[in-house]
This record gives sequence, C-alpha cells and structure tokens, in this order.
Amino acid sequence: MKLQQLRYIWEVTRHNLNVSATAQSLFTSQPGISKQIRLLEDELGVEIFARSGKHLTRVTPAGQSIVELAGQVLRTVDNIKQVAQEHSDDRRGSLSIATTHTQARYALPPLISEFTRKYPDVALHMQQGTPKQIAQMVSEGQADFAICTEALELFNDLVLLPCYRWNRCVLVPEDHPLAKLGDLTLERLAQYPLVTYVFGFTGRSQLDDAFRNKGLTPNVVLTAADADVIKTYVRLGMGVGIVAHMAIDPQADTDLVPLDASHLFESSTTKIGIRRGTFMRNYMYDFVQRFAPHLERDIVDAALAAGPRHEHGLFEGIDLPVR
Amino acid sequence: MKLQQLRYIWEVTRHNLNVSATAQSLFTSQPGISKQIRLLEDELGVEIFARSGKHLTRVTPAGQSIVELAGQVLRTVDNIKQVAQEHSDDRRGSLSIATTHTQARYALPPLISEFTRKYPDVALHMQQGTPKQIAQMVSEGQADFAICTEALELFNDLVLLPCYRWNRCVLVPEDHPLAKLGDLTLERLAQYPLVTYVFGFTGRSQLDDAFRNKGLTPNVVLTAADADVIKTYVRLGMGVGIVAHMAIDPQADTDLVPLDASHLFESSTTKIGIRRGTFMRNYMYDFVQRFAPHLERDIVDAALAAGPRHEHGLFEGIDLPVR
DNA sequence: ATATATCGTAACTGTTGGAGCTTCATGCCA
DNA sequence: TGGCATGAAGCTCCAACAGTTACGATATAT
Repeated sequence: MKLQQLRYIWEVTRHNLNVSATAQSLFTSQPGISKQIRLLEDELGVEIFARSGKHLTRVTPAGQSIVELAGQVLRTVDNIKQVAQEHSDDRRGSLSIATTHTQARYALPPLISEFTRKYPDVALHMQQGTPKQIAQMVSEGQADFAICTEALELFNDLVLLPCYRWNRCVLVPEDHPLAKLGDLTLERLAQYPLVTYVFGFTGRSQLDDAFRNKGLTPNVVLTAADADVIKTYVRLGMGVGIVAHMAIDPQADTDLVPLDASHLFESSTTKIGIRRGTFMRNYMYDFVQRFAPHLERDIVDAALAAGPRHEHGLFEGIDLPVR
Repeated sequence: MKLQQLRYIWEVTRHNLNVSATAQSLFTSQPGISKQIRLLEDELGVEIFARSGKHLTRVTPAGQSIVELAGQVLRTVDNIKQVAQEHSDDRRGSLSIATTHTQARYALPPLISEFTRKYPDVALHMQQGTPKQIAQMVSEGQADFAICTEALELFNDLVLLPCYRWNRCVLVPEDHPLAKLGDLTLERLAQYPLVTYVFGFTGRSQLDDAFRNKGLTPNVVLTAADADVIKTYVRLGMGVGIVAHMAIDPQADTDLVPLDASHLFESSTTKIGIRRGTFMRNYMYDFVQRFAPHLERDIVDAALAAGPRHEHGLFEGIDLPVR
C-alpha cells in the first residue's frame, strides 16, 4: 500500500469517480491512476469501486470505509507536514479560511489586515460558500477554519468555538413610514414586503422563528445571500431590509435608515469550526484569539481534545462579546 | 513522503534509536533505512532524530510529534487492511490479546476454546505481560485487546470496557489454624506471614488499601506475579496465600483450604481495553460479548465513539457479573 | 588505548510508477 | 441501428528510486 494509492482513491471519489478528470487535476496520467487503483484493490483483495464495463459506477460498501480511512491518513500526513513547518519556521505557512459573504465582507477585514501585517509569510486563502459548503470544506480538510453562524453543527467532526453574538437591524429608505415611527414591532414589520437573507444563510432561521412564534407570516418578496444585494434592492424600493447589524456601513449607507431590531429577534452566534485532529500552527491560535479574545490557546486546545459534543461545557461561563 | 519512511521512523524509535536492530527486525538493510530517514527529513526540512556523530541520540521535539503522527498513520493503514479483510472474508483474520497470567490461566481458557472452534480461521495471539506493558502494547497497536484489572487507566487513548467483578480468597494448608476458625478478619490475617501478588498485579493495590484503612501493616513475606507460584509457596508453608477467587481450581487444589475474603477487600473489576480508532472486526465484537455478555455491539461502539474519559457514563446502569 | 558497535557514503541493481499510445466498452443522438 | 464522443484499461518504454553490498568513519565500552 502506498500513500499515492490512497490519494488516488480519495481524489477519484471527490471527482465523482471520473478518473480522467482526477488525473488532470493531479497533473498525471489517467492510466497511472487506473493502474494504481487496481494494484491497491489487488493487494487488499477487495473492489473499492464497482464497475460496469470500463466505467466506475459507484463506491462499494467496503470502498466507502476504505476511502474514509484513506482521507484520515491523508489528513494526518498533512498534519505531519504542518508540524515540520512549524518547527522549521513558525511564521511561514498557509491559512485557509472558508466563510460566508457576511463574515468576509464585514467581520473579517480588520482582522485580516492585522494578521497579514504580523505574518507576511503566511499565505491566506479565503474561500466563500454556503454554510454547508463551508462546513464540508473544513470537514474534508480543504480549509482550516470555517467561520459562520449556521450549519456547522451538522458535521460532528468539527469543533465549534463560539466567537461573538450579533443582532439584526431593519433597513429602510429615508422616506419610508417605518423611519418615523418610534417603536418597531414584528406585527408592523409583517405589514411590509421584506428583503432578507436566503434560507440557510446568516441566521435566517432565527428570523423565521420569531415571526412564527407570534403567529405571523412575513411577506418576504426577495432573498439574497448577502447584505450588499439586500441593500441594493432596499434602495430600489422593493421592500424593507433585515440584515445583520454589522452589515451596516455608517459611511456608505447614509441614504438608508437603520432601525435596531435586537428586541425582535433572538441573537445569533458566529462560530469558528475546526476539524478535530487538525494540527494548530502558532499563527492559527493567534488568528482565533484576535477574532475572539476569550478563545485563549488553552481553551481551544481543550475544545479540540474533547470528544464529539462535549466541548460545549467549556464555554458555559463565558459571555460572548456582542457586535 | 512515503508510508515506508513513516514506518521506518516509527520502528526506529521503538527500537531505542538503533537503526541496525530495526533493519534486522524489518528484514532489510541498515543503509536503506538510514537513507529513507534522511530523505524524509530533507523533504520535511526538520531533523527528526538528533545525532552525535554517527549515532542517533534522541528524538527532537519536532520528531516527537512527527513520530506520534506517523504511528497514527500506520494504525489507520492497518485499519484499512482490516476493513478490506472484513469485506473479503469476515471469518478470517487475526486477533491479538495482551493479558496477564491470571486472565490467561483462569478466566480466558473456556472462551478461547469456544472462540477458536467458531472461528477456526482467526489466528489468535496471546501475549503476556505486566498490566502496564499490556496497556502500552494495545496503545501502540501491537495488540487488539488488553485484558486486565489494573493500569489501563494510564493510557487515555484506550477505551475501557468493564467486564466482571471478582473477589479475593485466602488459601491455607489443611492444618493451618485459620482453616478451623469461623470468621476471617483482617486483624487475624495480619498476624500471619502472607504470600500474594506483586504490586501492580491483579488488584494488589486494593489489598494494600484494605489493610491500611484499618491501620494494619500486613507481613507480606513473598510476592509473585501469578497465583500458581503463590500456591506453590503456600504449600511449602511459607505463609497464607491471598489470591483471586477464580484462581482456585476445585480439582487440583484439594490440599489447600480456600476461605472466602469478599468481606475483607473491595472487589476488583477486570476490563477490556481497546485502542480508540481501532476498526472492530465482527469476530472481535463476538469475542467481547462472549467474555462479558452485557457488552453488546452497540455499547462497545458507543464507548469507542465517546471522547476520552466520557465512556464511563455508558456503564452506569449495568451491574457487572461477579466471578 | 583498543575493540566493538553502529552509522554514513558510494556504486550498483532490480523494481516500479508514470507517460504515451492504442484498444475496448458504454452512452448518446440522429 | 449506426456513428460518435467519452472514458477506462492494456501495453511498452524509460527514468527514478528503493534497497543491497562493500567499505570507511566515528562514537561507546572495557
């Protein structure tokens, strides 16, 4: 058994069992991969992929487990490389962050510029996606950190570090009736067409819950994955915007009136998700703590060491910052 | 990076940094290993072993972590092979049990013969050692199961499955004064020279505790690692024996008088220790349940999945069989 | 100081992983 | 149904490399 072979079966499954495509992405030849897969199957005495004629059609049950373990091996091998680099030069390396538009656009920029100034030799990679995609990227080892509010609980090989709580804000044009009224209520809000996040994004579920609990059905006329798009349509008069508080830019959004909505909706918590078993570089701890000062190295270590679904207790006594 | 290289550094550390000895045990040549280690170090950019002249003297801090991760990789690779074998022939394989004399001699024999009859194609390996050695063997992947009473708690990558409780028994020659007396007490026992287990073996610590709690100092004149040796010296009149109840053979030990001592000492619990992350073959589950009927597959799976030091809760409601 | 154990170097060799081309199987569409 | 596109496997060749043997160098032990 060779590492190369494990890498091949792992990558082939990630490329929908298309060997040629896998070969291209790995800058090698298709016959090479086919051959190595055969050799591995021969050595193990089990078919990893089921074939119909000359096409790979699906992963066998045995293959399922084997590919999973192969992934585990590859990630551990990555860890070895990380350890080596940490000891040879603890300020050089790379950091891959998977996150949503909201975080990338509003929460992370100051941190990122601080960080790159302090660690110029750490290559930063930012990948955007839906919360689910983000969680999966980290779970599969394609990114180091997942930073978002939703969906991270779905993968139980991720350790979740709560970072900060945040509330929502209603956005209306200056001439909108809501801009004059003093107290904002859900009932009043439900009378207007709403523009907010797509389901599955940026705490959208908490928003729906709040209306449902009052027996109201909000009239959501348009949904988008990020606040910038939402603002644009609010400006066009499509409806009343509901966005994360942090998404309001006091400089650029002077033509819109923000109305605090903390009292209407449950606050949401943004978390960092890290794959259990990840080797944490020094600068990774630093990054985490700059994002959430209460997440000291010891706590992060404890959370990473804790078993599945046991890390929550660690954060019991801590009250998170609110943005 | 090659699997071979990881295997080499792992084995070299296990052979006290002696490359030649490692080469012999792996049936290869010393220069081959040296070369591969060099290549790995070059690739990683870190020294794994510190050298003084031409001798490896110790493992560097970076090497420490790397070797540990290498071990993890090798064990996962083993798991892959196990999975493959399970799917190609679920009744063929091997099972390596590390245990103490007491278990091997008195607790396991009926189970073993049952088991080999049901699984003739599973090669059984029994390895004896001190509880500490046993625990380490399993922790390092040299054995699948550790079966004993002590020291398993020391390695927290082991999952402990409590199997049964057992009590002690006092053994005296037929003409001994204790053989006539009705009620056995610790005070009376402390008046005689005692022959029992070496410290660290077969619940010896519970024995000492019981005397200490009463303010007594037992006069232990001879200690041995197993009951057979103890019995021999009791027969020679060296003193009063204290052994595990199960170590008494009603057929062979007719010249000795056994006196129940359940009321004098806390009972001990024999456990099976399994390395977290081990792939469990079908016959392994079967073995475990034949040894301890309450350890059903689901409970074992749950214990293996639980985080370090969280499996205890699983066994709360169960009262163990007593032997 | 000498002997022994042990590692590194160098030259050599057998093995093998991969490139390139060809052949074969499958699915799709006219 | 035939023709075409896609994609996997078979085969050959070559370069790279893991492992071997022989030898020299250096530390540790007596």
